[in-house]
Amino acid sequence: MPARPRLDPATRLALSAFVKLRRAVNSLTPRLNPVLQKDFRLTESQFGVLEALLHLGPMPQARLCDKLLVSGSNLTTVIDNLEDRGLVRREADPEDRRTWLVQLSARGGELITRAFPPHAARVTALLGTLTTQEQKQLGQLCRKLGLGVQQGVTYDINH
Amino acid sequence: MPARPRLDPATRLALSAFVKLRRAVNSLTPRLNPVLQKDFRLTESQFGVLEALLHLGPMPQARLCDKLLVSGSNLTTVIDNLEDRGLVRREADPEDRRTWLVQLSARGGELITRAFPPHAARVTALLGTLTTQEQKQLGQLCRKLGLGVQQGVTYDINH
DNA sequence: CGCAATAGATTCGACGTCGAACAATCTGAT
DNA sequence: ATCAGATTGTTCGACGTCGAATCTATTGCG
Repeated sequence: MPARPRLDPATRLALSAFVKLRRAVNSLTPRLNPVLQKDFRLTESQFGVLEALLHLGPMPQARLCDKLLVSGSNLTTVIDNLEDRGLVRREADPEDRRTWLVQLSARGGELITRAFPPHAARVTALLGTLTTQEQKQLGQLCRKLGLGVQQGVTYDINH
Repeated sequence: MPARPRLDPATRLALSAFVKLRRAVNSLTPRLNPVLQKDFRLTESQFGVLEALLHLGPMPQARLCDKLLVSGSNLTTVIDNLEDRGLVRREADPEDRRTWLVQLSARGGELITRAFPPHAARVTALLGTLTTQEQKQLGQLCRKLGLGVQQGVTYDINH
């Protein structure tokens, strides 16, 4: 006998939006990641790192963590795997000896330059479910949500 | 020298929305999952399974795959871990001997009943960044996107 | 200067996640 | 009734992901 918890409308609405957000992502990624894997042997995370390096240039891992919103230990292993495949290099940073400057190798640059356009086209096709106006709205809402979450809501929910 | 690929406006818009969608999720989860872990020793996936069982009753793993949009092999390991902790049971299905009916144990039911309300409250607090109207919009857009993606866009993007 | 606090990165262990290959069962067409 | 094909679940290997602990380097304070 399934339980039906009584929830106030605000909670019900927030939960509903949250679940749909997760489901949207969980619907999109299996359409994108296997292709990335088959065509370029890249995982989504590896693609994200290479793309950031392509578009923003070399940077220390800490900056990549900020960009990609993942933990440092995670990034270490992703970059290890990219380095093993020779797609990325860790160069010493003369400014700060704690840090590595992660940068694309020639092969890495070539690969991400080749992988990016078809991936972008796939994303565009999938987002095509929404109208231009809806995509704009979705972006705005997600941006507001992400920024709001990052910068605050620091009060303890357990009063 | 960072590369700046020339993208048509439609692609630019779709990519932007997609990136913001991912970032929103990546902003939310580190606010939620560690708490779930600390307070109840539950991962997000384990929580998802228990919640589905609580609200929908016992079901075979294939149905859980549909609900949670994850792969079968993944679900096997998540349920293995839940079963090891005695939170869930696999019962034989008299109707179909290929299948297990996954159901909450007494301990599992007690745990998820206890874990759900504070988690829902946290989600509500985080979503509070958006107004009621915005949460409704976000939910609608994500729903449309998720459904559209699942049911179609089957044409081959490579011409 | 000198030292405590901080920050960047790695290691380790646990779990999540997937796809491929496999075994068992069920289904449907003949 | 039979058998090819589909469905359910498991196993395996690879990678992603995190938090805690640890190491080194930097920063900031007295």
